[in-house]
Amino acid sequence: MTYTLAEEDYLKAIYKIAERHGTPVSTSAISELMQTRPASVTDMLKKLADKELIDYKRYHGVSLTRTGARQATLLIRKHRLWECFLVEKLGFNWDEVHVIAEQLEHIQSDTLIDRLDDYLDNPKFDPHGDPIPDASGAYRMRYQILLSDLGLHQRAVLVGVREHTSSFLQYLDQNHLALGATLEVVEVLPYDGSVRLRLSDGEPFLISGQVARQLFVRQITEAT
Amino acid sequence: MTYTLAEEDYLKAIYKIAERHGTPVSTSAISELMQTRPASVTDMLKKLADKELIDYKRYHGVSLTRTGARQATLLIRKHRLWECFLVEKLGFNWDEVHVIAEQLEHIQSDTLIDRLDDYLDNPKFDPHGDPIPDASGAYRMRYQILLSDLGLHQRAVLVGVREHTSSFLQYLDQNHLALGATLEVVEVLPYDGSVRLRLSDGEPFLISGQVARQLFVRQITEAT
DNA sequence: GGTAGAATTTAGACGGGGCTAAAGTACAAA
DNA sequence: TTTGTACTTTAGCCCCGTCTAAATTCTACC
Ligand SMILES: [Mn+2]
Ligand SMILES: [Mn+2]
Ligand SMILES: [Mn+2]
Ligand SMILES: [Mn+2]
Repeated sequence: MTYTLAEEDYLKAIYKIAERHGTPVSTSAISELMQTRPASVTDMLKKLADKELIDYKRYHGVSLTRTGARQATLLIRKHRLWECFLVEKLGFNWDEVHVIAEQLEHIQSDTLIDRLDDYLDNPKFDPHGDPIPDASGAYRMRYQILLSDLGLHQRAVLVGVREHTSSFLQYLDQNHLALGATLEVVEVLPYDGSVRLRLSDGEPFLISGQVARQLFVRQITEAT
Repeated sequence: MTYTLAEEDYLKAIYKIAERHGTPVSTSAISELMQTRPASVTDMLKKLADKELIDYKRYHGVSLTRTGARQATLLIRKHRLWECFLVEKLGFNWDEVHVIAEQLEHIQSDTLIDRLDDYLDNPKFDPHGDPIPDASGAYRMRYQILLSDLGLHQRAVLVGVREHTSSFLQYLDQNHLALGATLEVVEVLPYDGSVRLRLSDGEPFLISGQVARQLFVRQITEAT
């Protein structure tokens, strides 16, 4: 029941694609996310199918089996817990932790991850606002809508990001857009979906529709 | 300047053998420590020599180059810092940490290890009493002699272990032999080198010569 | 100085994970 | 219903790190 680093990363990739775009997951989608050639993906899919971690029909994409999905969520659990550790304990910025956690997630030790979880006080969300599965693989989705779907004058709290690239996160930092920040939609430009925002006690500023579609928020229902 | 997991482990093995038995280091010694076949060692030695990490003459063993030694000490630094983290922060016992650190030591990130070092308050010794090299690879040897070389009625502090196996460390735990413990030699049995010890406010008990030769102590010079 | 036995290296193989080039399949559009 | 094109798989190759079996070299002892 122990898998190689490559197998784990493929399972995680399939999981993430399925989560976002549904099932079945195509060879080319995996290829793009993993930065490998489609032929390499096909090779790996055969191996994962042999181990019954995925259901695979030639030319028709794949989906994770129960075992495969469980393995993927455990890897995600480890990834996100390590990210918490790096930010909370070692003082890393949220744009620096992904690449390191990409390595740390493969450390094999159940005890280690459980103790890390306790050490961090069993966090429910990682530094990017993503939910952390518990030891059984279960997690609850965060309530969220896209910032781009907010109406004029609505207020909301930033709870997550869709993009995880360093450059995007650094852009958010520069605009003081941190998780937990309260914001209000001051203006919506219909042509390109740009949105003018105001943070608590700050000057309004503009973000592109492109950016607005990468931000998850929880709407604040006004106390009547 | 980035090396594979296998290369790193070989460099570390060569370093450790050289430290204990001097140079040159034989293929069979590496083979035994690494739990691989001699033929595999020879293969790797060629690769390491090509990368100028070792000096290698066929049939005559190897020694580390300056670069190779530096790489080895950096790996040891990482290994020992992670061991500190596991014991100090996550509450692992000293007999559980080696196998996990064996994986963690290969995580590639200079920033990570420097921050970990700071987070742990720049420890100078790991949970087994072994010195931790600084970021430049330098460390100072602990002052030590073998417990088996102590004379009758001499007092000393336990500062290190030569064996790092779980079973040995657990044996020490059972006899309350922890690092920092003060002990006195109550009796030496010349036939097999067994030693009767007394810990501070404890009953005397016997350890074999075999065990006595695995323990490093710092002698206490009586205040006159 | 010659030689047996131990240590070491070479030869050839394999599984894991990647690649390119070529061939096969699916599907939408004509 | 046929066909063009995009997607996917196959075929064949490579590098890494390991192995076994066979050949080579060293060395200690006669
Ligand atoms: Mn990974
Ligand atoms: Mn994250
Ligand atoms: Mn290791
Ligand atoms: Mn140690």
